[in-house]
Amino acid sequence: MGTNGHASTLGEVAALAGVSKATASRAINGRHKVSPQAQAAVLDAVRELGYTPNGAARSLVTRRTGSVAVILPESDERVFTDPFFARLLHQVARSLREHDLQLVLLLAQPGDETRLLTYLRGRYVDGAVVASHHRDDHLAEHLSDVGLPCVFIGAPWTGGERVSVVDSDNTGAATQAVRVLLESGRRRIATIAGPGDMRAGHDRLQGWRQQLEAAGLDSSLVAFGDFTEDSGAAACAQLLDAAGDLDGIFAASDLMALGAMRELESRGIRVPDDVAIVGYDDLGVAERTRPPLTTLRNPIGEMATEAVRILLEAIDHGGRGAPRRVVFVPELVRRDSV
Amino acid sequence: MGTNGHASTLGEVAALAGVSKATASRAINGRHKVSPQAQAAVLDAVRELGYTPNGAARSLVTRRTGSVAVILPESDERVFTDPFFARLLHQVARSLREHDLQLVLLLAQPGDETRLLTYLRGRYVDGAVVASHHRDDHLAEHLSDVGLPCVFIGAPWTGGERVSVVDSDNTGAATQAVRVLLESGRRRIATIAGPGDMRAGHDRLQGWRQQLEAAGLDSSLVAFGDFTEDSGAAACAQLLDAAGDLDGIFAASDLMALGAMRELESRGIRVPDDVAIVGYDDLGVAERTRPPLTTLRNPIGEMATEAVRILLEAIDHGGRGAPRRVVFVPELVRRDSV
DNA sequence: TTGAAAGCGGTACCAA
DNA sequence: TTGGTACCGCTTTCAA
Repeated sequence: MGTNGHASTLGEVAALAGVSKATASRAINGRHKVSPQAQAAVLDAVRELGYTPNGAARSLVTRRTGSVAVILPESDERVFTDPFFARLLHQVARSLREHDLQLVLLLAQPGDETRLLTYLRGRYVDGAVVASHHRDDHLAEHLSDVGLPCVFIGAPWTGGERVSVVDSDNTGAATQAVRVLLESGRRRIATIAGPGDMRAGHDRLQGWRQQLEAAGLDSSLVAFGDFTEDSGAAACAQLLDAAGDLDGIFAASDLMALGAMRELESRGIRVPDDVAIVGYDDLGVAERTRPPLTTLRNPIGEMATEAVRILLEAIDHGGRGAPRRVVFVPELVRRDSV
Repeated sequence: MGTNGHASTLGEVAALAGVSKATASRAINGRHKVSPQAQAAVLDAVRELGYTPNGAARSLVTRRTGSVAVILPESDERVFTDPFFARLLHQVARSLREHDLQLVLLLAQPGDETRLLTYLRGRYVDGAVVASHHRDDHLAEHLSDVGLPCVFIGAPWTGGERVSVVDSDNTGAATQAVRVLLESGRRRIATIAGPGDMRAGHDRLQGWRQQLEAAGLDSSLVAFGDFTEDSGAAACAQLLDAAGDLDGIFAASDLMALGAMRELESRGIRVPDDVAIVGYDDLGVAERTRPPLTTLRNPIGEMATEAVRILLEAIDHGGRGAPRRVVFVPELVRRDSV
C-alpha cells in the first residue's frame, strides 16, 4: 500500500506506468507478450506503490485462490499430540509448495461443521485434503455436494464412492501384526483398538480378529482407545485385569503401544519376555520406546504426496473426472518388542 | 449447486423466486426489511438450487471474508508437540466461534514467508493472530506493511510499536522462579533457556540472570534448548557435566523441565532433594511429572481471548486505530519439585 | 503488442 | 419494501 491506509489497485499501477489496466495485468501475470518497456514500467509502478492484487477480485474471475485446505475434523487434543498429523501436514505442505500453493489448515470441531461448509462453499480454497474423519461427520457427502475438489486420506465411512481416496491396507497390516505375534509363539493375543467410528480403527481391529480366528484362537480380548498414549495405558490395564495370562498385544497405534508399555512396566511385566507387543505407525516414537517397538509403517508421507497429486489433477480438470482410488501397503518393521 | 456441475448464482435464485437480485440479496443476508412472501420465495429458491454465495464476489464488495488466520512461523515439529499451541488454538477458535468467524491456521515454514505474505496481502482473511514468531521473520514489519489487522501474542523483536501485542511478563515470572529456588536454600542455580531468537526465551533468561545477580550469585550456568523435551534433557546433561554441584534449575518450559527430570533420574539425582527445579507453562504436563512440577502459569488462554478481542475491534475499525498493548502476569504454581 | 470494454457474482445506493 | 444500477478490482475477449 502507499503511504496512506488504502491498498493500491491495478488501475493506479497502470496509470503510474502509463499503460492500460490490461497491459498492467499482463505484465504482472507474465503469461502474455508485453514489450520490455511496458514490462519495466509496470514493475516499477508495482514496487513504488507496494501493489499486490486483490485476491477476491482475482479469484472472482480466475476461479482460483491459490490455496488448498487440509481439513482435520478432530479434537485439537489429538491433532496436537499425534505425530501422524505433523507428518501429514509436513508432507502436504511440501508438495503444495512445489506448485506455489498456500496450505490452510482447517480444524473442524465436531459439531460446528456448518460454518466450515459455508466457508468451503464460498470457494475460499481451490480444494481440500481430508484426514482423520469420523463416521458421523459425513464429510464425503457434504464435500461432494459442495462440489469442491477433494481427496480423502483413509476411506470415509459413507459416500466414499463419490470422492477420491488414498488409503492404506489397514486390515492386511493388522493381520501381519498378528502373524508376527503368532510366529513368536504367542497364543493369548489381545488388541488395543482405535476408535470404532474411524475407519483405521475399525479395519485394524478387523484384521486382528480375522487372523486370530484363522488360527483358531480366542478373539475376544479387545479394549478400545482413541489413539492417544493415555488411552493405551488405560486399555492395557483393562486387558490385564480381564486376562492376566495374555502374552501378546497388537496396539492400533504406537502411541497406544507406548501407553501400554508404561502400564506393563508399572506392573513389572517384561516386554517382550512376558508380553510381546506390536504397534502401528512408525512415525518416530516406535524407535524411542524401551525396547524399541516392532510396528507397521504407516505410509502417511507417501499417502499425503499422492493425495496432493490427485487433488491438483482434479482442480486442473475443474473438479470433473471420476473419483480416484489408491491403496498403499504398510510394511512391517521388526524391532525388539516381539 | 444444481444437478449439473455449475454453482448457482444470485441471479438464478432471484429469477426462480421472481424477485430482483437486490431483494434476493436482502432476503439472504437478512439485515433489511423484506416482505414475508419475498423472503419465503427466495429461501425456497435457495434451497432448490442449493445456492451459496460466492465468497470472492461477496468479499470484493464487503471487504470481509469471515475468516481469521492464526499464523505460526514455527517448525511443524514444535507446533504439533507443544501443548502451548493446542491451548492457544483451542481458545482462539472458541472466541472466534462466538462471532461466527472461521479460523484458518497458517504454518509459515521459516524461509518461505513470501507466499504467506502474498496470501495475506490478497486479503483472504480479515485479520491475523501471530504467535511463536522469531527474531528473523520480521513478521511485525511485514504485516504492518501489508496493512492487515493483526495482534501478536508475545512481543515481536522488531516493529513491535507498529502492531498490537498481548504479552506476559516473562522477565518478572522468571525472577519469581529464581526467588522460589533461593527461598528453598539453593545457591547453585542453573537455567535451561529457550531459543535466543524468541522473546519468551530471551526474557526468561534475563529474569533468571537479574535475580541471581541481585542475590550476588553465579549467573553463568546456562544451557539452551528449543522448548522441546529432548532439548531439555540434552541441556540438563550439559549443565550437569559442567557443574556437578548445581542444586537448582529454572527451565523455560515445562517440556524442557520434563526432559531435565528424565536426565536427572537417569543419573540417580533426586528431585527436589538433590536438585530443585522450576518449570514454565503449566499447561498440563507439569501436573503429571514425578514429582509434580512447581512452575509458572503461562496465561495463554487468557492471552488468546484478549488477542481475538483486540483483533476484532481492529477489524471493525478498518485497521485504523493505534496499536494496543496488554500484559498478563504469570502466577506461581507451587507443587513438589522445589 | 496494446487498449477498450465486457464481465465474474455479489452488495448497496437511490428513486420509486 | 422493491428494482435498477453503479460499482468492488481484476482478467480476458476482441479489434485495432
